Amino acid sequence: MAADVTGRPGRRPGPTETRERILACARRLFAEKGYDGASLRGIAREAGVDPALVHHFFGGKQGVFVAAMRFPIDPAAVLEQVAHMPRERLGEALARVFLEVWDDPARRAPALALLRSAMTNEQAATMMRQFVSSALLGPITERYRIPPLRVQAAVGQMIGMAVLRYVLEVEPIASAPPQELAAMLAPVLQHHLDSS
Amino acid sequence: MAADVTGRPGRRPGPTETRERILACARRLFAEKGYDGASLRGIAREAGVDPALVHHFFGGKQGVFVAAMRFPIDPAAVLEQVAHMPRERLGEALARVFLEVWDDPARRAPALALLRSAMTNEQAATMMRQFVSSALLGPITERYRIPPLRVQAAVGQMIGMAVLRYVLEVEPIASAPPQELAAMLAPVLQHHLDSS
DNA sequence: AGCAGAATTCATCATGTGTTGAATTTATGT
DNA sequence: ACATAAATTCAACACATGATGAATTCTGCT
Repeated sequence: MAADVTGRPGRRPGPTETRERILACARRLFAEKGYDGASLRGIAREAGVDPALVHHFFGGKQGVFVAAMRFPIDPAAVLEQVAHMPRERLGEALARVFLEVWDDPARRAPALALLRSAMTNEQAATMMRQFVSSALLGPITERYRIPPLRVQAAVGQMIGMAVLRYVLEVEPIASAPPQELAAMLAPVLQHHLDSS
Repeated sequence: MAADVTGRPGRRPGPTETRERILACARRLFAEKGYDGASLRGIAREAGVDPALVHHFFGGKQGVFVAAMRFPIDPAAVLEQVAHMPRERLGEALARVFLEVWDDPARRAPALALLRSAMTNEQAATMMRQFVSSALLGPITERYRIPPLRVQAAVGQMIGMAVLRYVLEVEPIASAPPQELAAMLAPVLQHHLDSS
């Protein structure tokens, strides 16, 4: 992953993919250590680049974070799969989408980064609150007329599973096959969303 | 909360409660910012004390953390309330204990600190894994012969609720009355623990 | 009274952090 | 060919962190 062995300044020949490389490393480090734990310099080191370059491209650490976050989270596109579903299969659909996103490493990285960061960083927490509220709560709550508390209980079940499986990596849930988890998840989500 | 306005060194007259004061501040700060976010110096500042004192008492930052963690988590005593319950009321009992602990600020602090810290700090993660495994999974799994995966799904539901309610403080779940949450929680926990 | 030990502060070190401004090299548009 | 803009590194700053060793003041035991 390291690039310039040449220690001298100035632009490199050929087309430049450095920006993407930095973003990829940033996603990995933010996902591994959270916002506060990852450092600009660490990201630069991983990308084989001077820290000042990272700062120059994104205007600061926070800039790198937001740039790294808006990747494949498809805030609306994901919910599209859920939105036009008969209400009695909502649980099933949610469980499937949840596991689909979290089991794809590329889409898991930003999600993990946000989850980890939101626990200790106020700005990341605000981002996550907004995501929960406007990408999950909002649509479901108004399309299906389900009380917010119920929806949040369902969201909580998913978050907790993400914590155990992807953050703490506790066994056996960390290695369980996705279908098995979906089978456990679906009825519970459905139950939460059902009760009047 | 500040103590010595006298800036001069040496032992203070009278009996000393400084150690406890430091621990209290440590619990608060670890709960607010997590292990990596809280600093030795910040704790010392809050306690109105020199950073070196904290180091002297607990032998380092990690020492402060473990000392702050082993407070009122009663690893076994809490589960006592659950352990001798008929299996069909396990969900109810778990939900009650969960909300009881998390709604008492004194007992919530260490729990919150561990939850927040475990997301980015490997040692805290290990602590939390051990707590989940040996204080929740172990007892329930072998006393009631419930598959670990099921128990973890139930634990996940509780963790997720803690995240939404106490870390992110999303409304309306952050302000919902405990009984309402217990009423939503109990049947779901029971369901997880029921299915063969 | 005296003395070991505990409590407490001070000054300091090495390290890591985000940020900034200037310098240098290449690419691109005219 | 030339000029502007972009990419890239370097050097440095101001600051915070955890840790350490020495110095000072008090308590408690004998």
